[in-house]
Amino acid sequence: MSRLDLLQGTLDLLILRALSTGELHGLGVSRRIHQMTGTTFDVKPGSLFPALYRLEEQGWLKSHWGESENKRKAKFYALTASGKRQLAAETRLWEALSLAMAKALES
Amino acid sequence: MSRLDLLQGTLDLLILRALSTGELHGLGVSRRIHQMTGTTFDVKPGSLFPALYRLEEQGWLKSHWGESENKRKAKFYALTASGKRQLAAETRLWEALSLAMAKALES
DNA sequence: CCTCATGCCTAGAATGTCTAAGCCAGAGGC
DNA sequence: GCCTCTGGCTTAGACATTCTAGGCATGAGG
Repeated sequence: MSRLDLLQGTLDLLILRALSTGELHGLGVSRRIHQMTGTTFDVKPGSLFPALYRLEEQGWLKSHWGESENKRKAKFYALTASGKRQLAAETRLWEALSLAMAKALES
Repeated sequence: MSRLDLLQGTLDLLILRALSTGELHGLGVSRRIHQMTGTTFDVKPGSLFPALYRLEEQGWLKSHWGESENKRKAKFYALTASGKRQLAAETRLWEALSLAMAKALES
């Protein structure tokens, strides 16, 4: 009934981008997306974690267990080489789509 | 398996925008979207018509039967007053979302 | 006539995100 | 030492939106 919180298809891109400056654990990715987008987007755990698994299975992320700032067990994710390529590709795609939208909306 | 042709949530906006310069029949809306977006988006009938019904039920469009340029029976759609408001609202929303994405992607 | 393009319609599948719930472990109050 | 709170992760199921893939009817053109 109500509108989606973010545009479908952009979650992968946001996650890859969030990790492009260094590894983060799951909730850290979520916080970074929230911050990167000027608090516009708020990705919930139920959306985030399945997406992380998906991206890892695709070979775009690698993970290892470690310890968070608060001494909690946490799973850290980082981009792989192929993940970096994917980030570049999805960025280009986003730019093409948003350019097309901009054309449609101009004056 | 493959990526969606357009970003989910943008179809309504595109349809409203296509009709903002005057009434069009169903397939005419599709062609205009294709043209407006620099041939980037191609909305198929199976996506388009259900969306038109939805928008009409919401009260954003009104329709009447008429004749196309080719003397075919065709259903023409036009924006209502509330449809124009909706177009403005969705446009603002899109701008907020794409601005947030731009922030996330910048440098 | 016969074929093709136009214009509309519909059912069902696929996709991606959200809601909502729950588990476990460490921190901090008392 | 308990009890609660928070951080971090996990999962199942619902939901909205678009796509795929058909189909029907009618007019134009050979």
